[in-house]
Amino acid sequence: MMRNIFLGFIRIHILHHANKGEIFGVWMMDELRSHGYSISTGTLYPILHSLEKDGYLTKRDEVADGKVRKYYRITEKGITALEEAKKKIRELVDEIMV
Amino acid sequence: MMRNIFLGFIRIHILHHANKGEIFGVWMMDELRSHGYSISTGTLYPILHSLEKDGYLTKRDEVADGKVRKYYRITEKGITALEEAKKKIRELVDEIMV
DNA sequence: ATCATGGTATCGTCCAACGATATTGTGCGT
DNA sequence: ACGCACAATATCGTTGGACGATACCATGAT
Repeated sequence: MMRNIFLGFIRIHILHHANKGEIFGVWMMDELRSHGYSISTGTLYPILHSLEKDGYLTKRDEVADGKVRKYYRITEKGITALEEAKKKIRELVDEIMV
Repeated sequence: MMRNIFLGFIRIHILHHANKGEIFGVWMMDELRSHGYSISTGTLYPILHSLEKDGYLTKRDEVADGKVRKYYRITEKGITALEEAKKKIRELVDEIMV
């Protein structure tokens, strides 16, 4: 249930961080965990894949420290979606945070 | 995708309104629609059922205006969940709304 | 050339979302 | 008293996402 609610938050976090800079899977997992969102790779990677497939993120391979990493950054479409999400959050806050 | 993000918001809305007073299906649908969330009965009712089944809401039948309505209100468990969600929203806002 | 490591990918299962359609209970008109 | 129309709730079949667990891959070190 809580998970159900937080999955949206997780996607927003991802878009937000991919907007501020490049991200990759494991880093994002740690970041999310530090915010109290426990998520497994079996959940995160499919989310990244679908975000890329749908055009919200772009991927770039890089060998860093002897490991192949897939770096993601946001696209224009992703930015639009993020803005829309923020707008909805503002509305939500205005309504329920009284 | 957007839908995926907003489903959590919808659950929060439901808990919030069920906290302020009694709600029922169709009214909740209109309320959500007025906030820009389009949702069908095939989505809403199962959500209400599962929220009740899991103890976040309680149900009460009432005949109003010749129609049988199922009124829902929040439970203690639901209030706790709502508070937790609000806390997470605050954290999210603090992080991404800069 | 083997191994450990950091990182990514996917498999099987289970549950949720969805639009569409069916079902229910009630009051009203006749 | 009967059937009909209506508001509201419920459910069906399909499709898609979440999850933990497990497998996979590329590289550098020894």
